[in-house]
Amino acid sequence: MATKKITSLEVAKLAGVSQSAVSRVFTPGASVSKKTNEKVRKAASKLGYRPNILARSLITGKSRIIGLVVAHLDNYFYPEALELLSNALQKKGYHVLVFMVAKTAGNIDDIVDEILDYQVDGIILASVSMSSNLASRCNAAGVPVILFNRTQDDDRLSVVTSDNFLGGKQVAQFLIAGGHKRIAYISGWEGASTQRDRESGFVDELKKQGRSLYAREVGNFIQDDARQAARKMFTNDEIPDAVFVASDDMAFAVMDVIRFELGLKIPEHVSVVGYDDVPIASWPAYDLTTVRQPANRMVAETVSIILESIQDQDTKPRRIQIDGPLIMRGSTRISNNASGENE
Amino acid sequence: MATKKITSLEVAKLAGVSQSAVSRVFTPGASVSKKTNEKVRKAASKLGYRPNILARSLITGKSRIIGLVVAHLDNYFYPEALELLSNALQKKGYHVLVFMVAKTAGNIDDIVDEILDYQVDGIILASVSMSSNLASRCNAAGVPVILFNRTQDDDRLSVVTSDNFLGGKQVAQFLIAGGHKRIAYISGWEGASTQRDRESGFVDELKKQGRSLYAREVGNFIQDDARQAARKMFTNDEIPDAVFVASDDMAFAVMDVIRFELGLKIPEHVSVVGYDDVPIASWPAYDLTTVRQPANRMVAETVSIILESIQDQDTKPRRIQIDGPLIMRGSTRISNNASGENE
DNA sequence: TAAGTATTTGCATTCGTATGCAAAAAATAT
DNA sequence: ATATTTTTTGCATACGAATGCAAATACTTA
Repeated sequence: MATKKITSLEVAKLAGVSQSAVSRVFTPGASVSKKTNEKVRKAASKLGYRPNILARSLITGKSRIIGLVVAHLDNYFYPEALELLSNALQKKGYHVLVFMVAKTAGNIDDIVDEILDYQVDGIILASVSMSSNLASRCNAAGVPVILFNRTQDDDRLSVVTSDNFLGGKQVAQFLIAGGHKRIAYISGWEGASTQRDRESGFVDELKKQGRSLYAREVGNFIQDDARQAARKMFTNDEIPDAVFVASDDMAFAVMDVIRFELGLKIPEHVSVVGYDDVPIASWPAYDLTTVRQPANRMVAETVSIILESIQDQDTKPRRIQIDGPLIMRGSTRISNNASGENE
Repeated sequence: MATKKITSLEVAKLAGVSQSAVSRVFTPGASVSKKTNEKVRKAASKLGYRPNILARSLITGKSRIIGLVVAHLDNYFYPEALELLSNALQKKGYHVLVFMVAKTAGNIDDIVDEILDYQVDGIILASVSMSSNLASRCNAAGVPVILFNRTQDDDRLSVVTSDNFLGGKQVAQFLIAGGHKRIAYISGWEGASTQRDRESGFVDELKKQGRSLYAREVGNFIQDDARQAARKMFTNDEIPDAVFVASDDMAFAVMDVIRFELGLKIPEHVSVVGYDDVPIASWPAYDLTTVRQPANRMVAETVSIILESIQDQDTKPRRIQIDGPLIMRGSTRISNNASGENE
């Protein structure tokens, strides 16, 4: 009710100085004598004064707000990334304004327009892409845009991903080395660059070794779809003896179907490999072999790129690919004389 | 580079009207003729003009930003809540500014100060509490504060929780009815009101039925701690035949220890109950009996309270308790002639 | 001590938009 | 047609803080 706002002017009066003096005290690097600094600080803390970031940004043109667009908060990779991102940016004096979009990802453009209304200093699109028209709008507005875990061919955008192609390739090599004969794939949403890269890395390597996909279904990065895909894939006569699932999140659903609906054993009857290495993957109930996406390193790169772009408007967009190791766990067999094999 | 900003003044010029006219066109409910409305809209879209929210909020005192403080993004209940919250607020034209805090939750006060700097219209504290001193600061600043999934005795704060006491009670009744004799509890962080309420509801009901806790360990809402607790609890001579774990997240860790480290069967040797009903609880690998915290209803209440408080400064803080059902699944046995029982 | 240099300070203006007020225009009544 | 009411419009100012500039003060140096 008693909505009192303390402004720099009131602090100035109490401290017996000008408003500019107060402003300078709270502006790092400004010229203030030790004495006024003390007077002002004392007055400020007495009144409980804190500079109004919004008013400040009107002048400086910097809001210290980063817009973040996220779609898949149900895939644990993203909450983790969000936490890391927010923490890292917080340390640098920035904060994250969140925008959720539907998974099926309609008009990101409208959302980004909303983001721009807040005069954000930068935009991070997690697993989402934007129209090239909008990209140039952001560019014109001097707002750097970073794609996180998604690629797009636009040289005004920075991109941070893991090396999805290499990841897929590693999985193929590993499964072949493990003696698997009927190797299958459950894809993510086919509009996603990450999905495409993982698959082509995987399939390319199979081909290179004279193999081809034994089966393929679409999971769309959605658990329900992945379950459906698994049911279809594993109810034929001769089921695959290995399946690479495009995300851990889907892989868990697939494993549950394989074990609890179909009564098959992992890895005896079928090996399962995921992608992401979210924490759950290491839980003994799943113990999932998977390709690690190093969220911490990806976030670190993202933050450093965005801060750099903010500081120096003329920084060129960068494209970073971080490679993650294949983490071998118990959901895959490694020799070819496994009990489930009978040829 | 070409950081051009289109302001209302430029639109005004192009449309041949005053700046005020432009402002009115973009202010719902302001007085504008049909003709000027058209002229302005055309000019605006031609230039790609959009009002600067920050400048606007300097005048109106409303930023359309809600500050959200979160601690436990690793417990899936919170990402889920965040997603729901952000979506609901987005629909109402608000957006969420995220602030992460350490789990051990030191000075929330400093964080809230930072939040206030952004002139947020409201603050949501998820599973976190604030000093009463700061509560009055927010109150004085006219910023409503809502505790989400945490209680605190301060009548300037609104509170939305599930009925944790009732939840604990239900679990006790259910376990007793299931014929369990040695009932144990693994607690959350003891500083949390949710933890305290769950435990007292549980223990009270045990007492009421002439029972008492057979064993108790502290898990702090942290998986590692919960694992430790489980190891301790289940390596004595006579282990509990049922354990209530204060959160699903911890319960999964406990189940993994019980099954994969100690080689015991759930529910044959021991029944496990969790709290939250996060999606993973329903995955067949865990199939966890648990008390549902209805995130959607909790969020809906939170949003409606916060919007109301923003609209009418004199709204009194509210305290909402939403009760959730016990969801019975396969991690608990229900009759007392189970195979693991031998007395 | 005086002259010169470096530092600190206040004044006035600016950022982009909203809004009270009074003038202008349009609509209605007489 | 004129008088009266209603609606629309522009002017001017305000929001809270940052900053270029010139004046004032403090500090060096000879």
